[in-house]
Amino acid sequence: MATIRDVAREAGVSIATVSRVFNQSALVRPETCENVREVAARLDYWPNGAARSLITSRTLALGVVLPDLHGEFFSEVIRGIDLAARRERFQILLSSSHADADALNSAVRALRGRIDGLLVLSPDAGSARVVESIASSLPVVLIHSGPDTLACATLAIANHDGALAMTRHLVALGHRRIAMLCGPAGNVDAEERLRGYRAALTEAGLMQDAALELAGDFSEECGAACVPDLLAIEPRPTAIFCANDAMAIGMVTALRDTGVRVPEEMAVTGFDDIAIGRYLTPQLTTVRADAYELGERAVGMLLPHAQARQPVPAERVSVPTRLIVRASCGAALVPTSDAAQPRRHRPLAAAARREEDGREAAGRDRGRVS
Amino acid sequence: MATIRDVAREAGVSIATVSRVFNQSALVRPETCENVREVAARLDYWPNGAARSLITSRTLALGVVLPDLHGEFFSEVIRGIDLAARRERFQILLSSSHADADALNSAVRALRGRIDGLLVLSPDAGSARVVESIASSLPVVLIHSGPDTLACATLAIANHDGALAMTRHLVALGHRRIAMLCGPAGNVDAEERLRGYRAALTEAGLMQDAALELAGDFSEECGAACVPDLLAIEPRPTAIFCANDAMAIGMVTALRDTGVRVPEEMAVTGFDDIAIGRYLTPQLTTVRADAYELGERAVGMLLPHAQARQPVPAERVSVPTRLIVRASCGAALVPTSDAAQPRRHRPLAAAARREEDGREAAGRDRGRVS
DNA sequence: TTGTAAGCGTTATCAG
DNA sequence: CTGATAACGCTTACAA
Repeated sequence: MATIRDVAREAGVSIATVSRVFNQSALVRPETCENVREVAARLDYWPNGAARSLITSRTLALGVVLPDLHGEFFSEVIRGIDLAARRERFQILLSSSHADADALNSAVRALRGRIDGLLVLSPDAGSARVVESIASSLPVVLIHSGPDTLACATLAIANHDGALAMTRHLVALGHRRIAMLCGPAGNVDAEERLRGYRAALTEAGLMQDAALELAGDFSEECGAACVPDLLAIEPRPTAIFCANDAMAIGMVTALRDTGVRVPEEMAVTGFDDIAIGRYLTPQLTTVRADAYELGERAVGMLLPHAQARQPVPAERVSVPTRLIVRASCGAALVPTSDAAQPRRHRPLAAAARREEDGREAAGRDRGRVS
Repeated sequence: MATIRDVAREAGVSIATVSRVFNQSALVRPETCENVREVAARLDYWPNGAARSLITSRTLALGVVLPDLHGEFFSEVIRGIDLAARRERFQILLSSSHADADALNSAVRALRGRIDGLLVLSPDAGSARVVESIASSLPVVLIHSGPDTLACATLAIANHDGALAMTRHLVALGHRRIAMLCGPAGNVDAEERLRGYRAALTEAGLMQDAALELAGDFSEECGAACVPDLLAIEPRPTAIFCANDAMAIGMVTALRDTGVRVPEEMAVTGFDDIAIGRYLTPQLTTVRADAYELGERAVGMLLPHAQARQPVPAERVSVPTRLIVRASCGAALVPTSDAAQPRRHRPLAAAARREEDGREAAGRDRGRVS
């Protein structure tokens, strides 16, 4: 692999001149520049990124740490991150599957010197603390939806508001026995959704009933598996709000297999608005958390500070959610509802994200904390 | 940010000793080691990756260049790559959205010195040539399904065989007028699928008819948009094989809206086996190209050579496909078919990939070239 | 067991 | 405009 020295020697100039040519420095005579470029091309020379970033202490790279690359939600987040970073000529150093805070910690450390800024997607509280401790030495944005005020820049999904809006919607459709299929314990998104559900029940004057809250783990399998438990609740609920779409999909499929009609006998709703929901029969009513936008905005928060090599101010920004009313909640059965939708063709993802119907969720909070 | 020198000074040792501590070198006295670690922790020191890789010329990172991060197929490939790389403690430097060969070229150059090896997903022939030219100076594996023999390690999807198997299947179901919705021009995957389709028709003694080949672009929108063209073909086809699932999904939806029954009046099949196909009504018959496995195997091909800093031998490996028979082809209507499947619950992705029914496609080619 | 010193391939700061 | 030369933060002979 040719180095700057090889090019300099071959072109009969100093390494400084070669460096200038590759840094668009205007102080090089056109002929010299031309000559250097020619030699460089011939020798297949390209500046070494590691050496460059060692001296400039700029890497033009952003680290992204997330618990899992699995599922449509995360992959959309990554896509948003990548595209936003690319616009500013930044690259993405990916680091997924960090189960616990320790793993996260060492993953982050391994990125030292290779990145100008860091994005962490953390669904648990422990990891959030680790990130807090890094924030002073590296520009960091945390994508984390816990209710707690953290001493670092945080981008949160408005889980509570989304769940609130969804549950209100079910109440408005006349449901009085509304169950919830919860997400994994310790997952802050799941916890916030549960809080929103409870708040809506309280608001509607409905009794809180622990029997209505089923344990889940965000997997489709579990959505299917808990159907017997759901049907065994006395008196039987008429609606269930699942903490994510994957579980809702498993549940709809299993309910159908059991012979329970959705939404007539059991309204089922989800959270996330993954693409499959639109192809389910009946189409899934859900809450959209725009994953692409989440990634995009996280980069927007991080990048200016990464470029300036300054800590990101501790601020909490909330990404609003939208209630997406389709058929699985039974809204189409209620003649007065304005939420029923004509069945028309929908593109798979990108375009759909932008133009989809559905109403704004109650809360468009975008507050500052700390 | 603390450097190795700060730690050395504070701990009262030389920088070499600090370095040894962080490189598991056994030649450090336990007490010294302990002391250094303590100081390092206090100063929040961690070795700088750029400096480290400058001297060792090892980065423990793999570059991944792909045309687009969009869609389930690519995101699954990435997941396969990430997990396989992680096992060997390698990180992933992502670089997506490279429309043309030039963009690819500069993207790759920007990675010089930051990666030990490169994975390129290229659906067009021009990019493949660029990669060929890099292969001598950097370990590279190209994920590319063109029929051409390239002077670099190539991992290909058995598109031709998959399409052949699908078309044979339609022929076996009794169809004689089988249309094809093609992919974008210049896309080698699309072209290979078209070749496979034609080969099967010829084999079955059916006439080649240009009118049966509709132009498409892999988008769901186009699958929907070309329905009028499909229905206008005289005599009307009884089956259509779409070059990917997204188009097939758009088409099924649009056909239903038009009042054409699928599969009774028009059998529709796809290629890729994306998750949504399983939730479509009727469920989509398709060809599985295991994206996760593709990524995983690409890393398997690349990593040993990346670690040894040696070129990857020019070899062509083909990843077999499988025919996945569901309802949209009408197989369930044919009593004698053994391909009809009971409707049972299917997990969303990971687990499903492993256990799914369906028969092996004809060709399990895994050949060497050059 | 530890220290000294020579790079790794750049960019940046000076002189010329 | 161009050329020496000193960093950047680290690993690794070689010496002690």
